[in-house]
Amino acid sequence: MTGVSVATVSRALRNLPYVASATRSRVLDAAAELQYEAHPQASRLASGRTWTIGLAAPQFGAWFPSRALGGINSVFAKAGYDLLISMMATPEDRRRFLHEARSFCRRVDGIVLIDTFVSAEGNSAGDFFDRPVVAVNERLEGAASIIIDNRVAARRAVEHLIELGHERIGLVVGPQLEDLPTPVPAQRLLGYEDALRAAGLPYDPSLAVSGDWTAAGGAVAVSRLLECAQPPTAVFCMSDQMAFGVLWTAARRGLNIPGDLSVIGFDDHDLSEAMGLTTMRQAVDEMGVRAAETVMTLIDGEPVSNITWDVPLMVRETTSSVG
Amino acid sequence: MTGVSVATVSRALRNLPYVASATRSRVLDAAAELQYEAHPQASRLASGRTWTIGLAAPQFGAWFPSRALGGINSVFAKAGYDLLISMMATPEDRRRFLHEARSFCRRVDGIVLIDTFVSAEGNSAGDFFDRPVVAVNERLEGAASIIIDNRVAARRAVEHLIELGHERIGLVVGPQLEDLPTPVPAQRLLGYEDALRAAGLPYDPSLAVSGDWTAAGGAVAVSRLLECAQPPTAVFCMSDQMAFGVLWTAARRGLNIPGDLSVIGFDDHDLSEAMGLTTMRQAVDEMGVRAAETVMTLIDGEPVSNITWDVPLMVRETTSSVG
DNA sequence: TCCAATTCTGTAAACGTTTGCATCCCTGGG
DNA sequence: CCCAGGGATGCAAACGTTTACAGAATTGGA
Repeated sequence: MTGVSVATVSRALRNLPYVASATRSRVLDAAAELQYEAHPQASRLASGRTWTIGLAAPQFGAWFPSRALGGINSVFAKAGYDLLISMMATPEDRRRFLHEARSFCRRVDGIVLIDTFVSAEGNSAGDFFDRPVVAVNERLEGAASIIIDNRVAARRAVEHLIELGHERIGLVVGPQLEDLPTPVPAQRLLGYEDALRAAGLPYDPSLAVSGDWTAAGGAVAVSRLLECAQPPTAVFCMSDQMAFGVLWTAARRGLNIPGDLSVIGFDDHDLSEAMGLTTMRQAVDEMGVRAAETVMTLIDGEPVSNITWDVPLMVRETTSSVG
Repeated sequence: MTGVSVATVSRALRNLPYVASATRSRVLDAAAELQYEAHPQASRLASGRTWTIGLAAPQFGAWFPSRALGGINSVFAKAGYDLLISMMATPEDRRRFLHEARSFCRRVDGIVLIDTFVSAEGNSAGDFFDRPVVAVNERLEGAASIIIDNRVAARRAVEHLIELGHERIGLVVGPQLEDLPTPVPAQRLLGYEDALRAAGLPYDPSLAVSGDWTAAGGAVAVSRLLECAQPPTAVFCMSDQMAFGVLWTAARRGLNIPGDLSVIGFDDHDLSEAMGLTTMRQAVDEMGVRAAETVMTLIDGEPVSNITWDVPLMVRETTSSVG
């Protein structure tokens, strides 16, 4: 002990005002020597701040959330926040999470939601959480939302194919997942239809097949499409994963990509650049960084605000003009 | 209040003995009605248990740790533990983590390390942590290790190719990463050499090229290999990601897979089944589950024990007999 | 009926900070 | 020389549990 009271130590260590600089450096030196650090549990109890952010997502194995986690973590690590993970792998997990949301709130200062379509279960973030909330990939009342415009982005993808002269354009659909009421597939479907309509092309339902959000599903889907009476000359896949299945299966069937079939995806998955896949880029890590920064501003009392992220077209080697 | 003291409430809520069953149910009912739950910070301070497990990995965007996270989380969620994430994306993050390890320990009851090659920096887990530690993918003194035998598994992969009659077998190497002293690539290289030696085949260094652990690197690597004077008839890739680059590039160059080139990977990545990739399967989620269970037994005072996980060969469609 | 053993319950002291308030000291202006 | 004002410090009361210990109630056996 430097002969000074605990109150002064506490103030010195946290850079609070009203402590003489001589005293402060004496305390700091002693702390360094003793390797002293405030006991986190005790300081949390006394101050009410947990210095922890809760992060919830359906699964961190998937590309989007695991990628976002990187950006989010980098921000919080710097800011001194701990990161508390909650994963809702099954519909039951999801119910449990929403049911215990209030208890979850007690151990965090703020919450980042990724791909958890809470808005389907309640009207606003306040129905579940009494902490600042940032929702990624979802528009949620009472929370700051960080989203992309799926409809516009999908339209842009299909327009790219149309600009290349394609007129029969297949669609590999990611289905509505069980118990996860995301509007994403519906939005992207609308964008596909928008593009066709604007170009005066007919909408042929037989050209839209499910790819199950997986590469395996994409493989099945492209087989179905190629067996059509009039097969498409180009395909828009609602995710890059499905596009990989499409690419690989088409190549194995002897098709030349993009000569015989143009393929465009959606995501800009880690592998997409290596595969030369033309795709719509979701800058997930940047969205994660922004989400993290936003939740910190909310904690500081700023009002909520929404951000729509841009989704640029990445033209690579799997699309070319028809014929 | 049910007219009973806080001590009794505490005991009733935690199912401790010495509380009359009538009292207990009265307390439980009241708690349910008031939606009462113990304040986590306070109970942590008083009991010294944090009910939190720390999970550290170089990056959760990569396939292995993000996958493992799923298994780990499922166990801890059930057991009532929170999951605290620490990510070491850069060498500097890594240094910081090890430097602040003691402070990290104070907020957790136990630690799971994934792919963090701590053993390169110290002799035992105790040099850094004063909590139970489970190390995945690393043998670490003082910690329970959950590993695979990389050398044996790599050997098995190459033997598969040899059994199919291949004699010129390329190797796509994952390099030593900067500042991450993993012995994995060296081990897998030894396994490759073991298999050749056992079969009496020569080791040709020009058949081993770096693939940078990425699909793009795999693409480059296979190009190099195919430009050899005597190109290989089969390739062993140290990771599936690199194998994807190999597959795609070979296919685009007009090679028939596996007719002209057999490819075997290592991991059993999510996409591998869809791509039909023959590979060595790392059952990552099961390893994660086991890691989580193990750290809980360590917390309960069981002694440390090591586990070596089996790596089965998954024969699919990218390997076939030569000629 | 009484006592010991046992089960239950309450009291109060931790746990290690943060923070409102009181006190003290110093400085500078009148 | 005195006093006001503010910077610097200390005191002590939270924060909301857990848990050792003591005392009360109950039980069973002699």
